[in-house]
Amino acid sequence: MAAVAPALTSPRLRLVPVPTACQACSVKNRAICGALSDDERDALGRLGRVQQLARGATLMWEGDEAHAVANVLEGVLKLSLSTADGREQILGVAYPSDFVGRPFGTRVPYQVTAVVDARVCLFPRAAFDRFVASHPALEHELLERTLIDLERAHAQLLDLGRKTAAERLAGFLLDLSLRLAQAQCGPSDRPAAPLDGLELPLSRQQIGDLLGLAIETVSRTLQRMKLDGAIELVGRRGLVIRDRAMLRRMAGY
Amino acid sequence: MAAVAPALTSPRLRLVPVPTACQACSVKNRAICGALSDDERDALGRLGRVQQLARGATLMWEGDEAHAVANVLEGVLKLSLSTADGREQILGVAYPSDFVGRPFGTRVPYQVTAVVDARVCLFPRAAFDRFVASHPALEHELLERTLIDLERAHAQLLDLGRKTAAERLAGFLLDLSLRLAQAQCGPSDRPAAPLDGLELPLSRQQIGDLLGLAIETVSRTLQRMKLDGAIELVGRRGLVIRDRAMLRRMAGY
DNA sequence: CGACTAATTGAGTCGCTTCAATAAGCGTGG
DNA sequence: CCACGCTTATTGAAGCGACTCAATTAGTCG
Repeated sequence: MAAVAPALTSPRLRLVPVPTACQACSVKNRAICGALSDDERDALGRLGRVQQLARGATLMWEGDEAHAVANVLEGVLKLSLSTADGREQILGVAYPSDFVGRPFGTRVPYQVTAVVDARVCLFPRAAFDRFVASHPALEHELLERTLIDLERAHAQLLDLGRKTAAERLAGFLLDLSLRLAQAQCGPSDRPAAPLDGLELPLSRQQIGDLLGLAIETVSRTLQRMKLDGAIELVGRRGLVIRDRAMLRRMAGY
Repeated sequence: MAAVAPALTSPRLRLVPVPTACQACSVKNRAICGALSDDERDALGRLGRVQQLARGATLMWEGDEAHAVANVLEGVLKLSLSTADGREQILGVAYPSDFVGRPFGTRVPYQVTAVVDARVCLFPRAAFDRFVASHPALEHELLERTLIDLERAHAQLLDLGRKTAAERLAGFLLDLSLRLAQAQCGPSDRPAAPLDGLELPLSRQQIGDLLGLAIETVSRTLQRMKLDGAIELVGRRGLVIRDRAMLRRMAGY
């Protein structure tokens, strides 16, 4: 049920110098920075540092003092909460250009862990909070994003509370193909069509932790979908959506 | 599983004239208005109207155009989402001083329904959005509240994804006693001690819809807690917490 | 190629749901 | 004020979806 805990101290957590310039940043238009002028964005950038995260490294722990917030530059992170006895629930998954952390709060509300090698742009929270206070456009952007995160959490509540394993998994795959397509479209702003061939960023165990299922249930349900002709499985991480309409039906849309 | 649908059109949805003055408002310090000066608050107040909601009346429907947002003045509302075939999940419960609705969005993301007779202070969304844009303190307050809502949603995700019926119910009761005490403390700002004797604002069915359980499971689990001496049940809506420590243990803290 | 990890598959169990019936609350009208 | 009737809650029995435990198989990386 709980994922195997990664090393108790973050493994291979490397610090990298400040970016030479935000101008070259691959997510400058899609991250919160997009709400700022070039000058403002560079000023914000001077507060931050780029940090490399190896797969499995934890960026922040639930309950820790909230020293930092971050933009995801590259890779995929999971946000999670656990019970005292180690059952884990993944709250959401952060892709490049997503913002993670808790501004204006003293405690980190969830654990943030890299599920594949990743790079983030890390800001000390105190300085970030001050910067936000003097830049209303940035605060507005944060609000918009938090509202969207809240809507995502709400959709997931419906999934976990009221949907079957097959419905949750079908919905997850459809959403994933959409999110991956968006993340892949490079520094530009235009959206992309949903992808059919995907590389799953999550292991079966992690998919289970996200959807509130046991790993065996995830595996069996995927096999079922494969037999039904809805998907194709390629190795551990590969997946092809063969019949999107069938998946939508399975998801209950 | 799904609650019996209330009348399709909101029953007895009465409109009441603008409040003579926000000064007399029972939640003026605890609602978002608390972030404003008296003058600003009155200006915001002139945009709104007070509206009475009978138990069961729906204030907004999921997917509707987002015409309005609101402060809860009195009573209790539920926010909910449903599957196409009628399974319902309650996303959260709004008490006096809580803010509901989706600013800066064209679609309402959830259904809002009064679970007991209620009064709300209703704002046209367009005017509200404009007002927020010119009052950074209010936007900051909205962000703070949205972040807290998100943390609540996250805690509920852990509940629904990974906890047993007894754990969810114990956690719900502890949280409820806290929230009711806060709501009860009147117009002042000071918090209150958690209450032991509660009047449940939700029916068994609604508790089930909130915790992702069948009504029978809610009933059986409450009876179990009563046998264990953790609680006492008084009629349909009355409940006394007899052993808070036991409840906390049951909740898995 | 071999060793380790992740995923699949099978069998059995359990917690919660479903279906069905009874009981308790509670508002209403006689 | 109490009896009636409707709604809501409780209780029981049976079923099932997902979980747990236990092998086995398939990927992946050195």
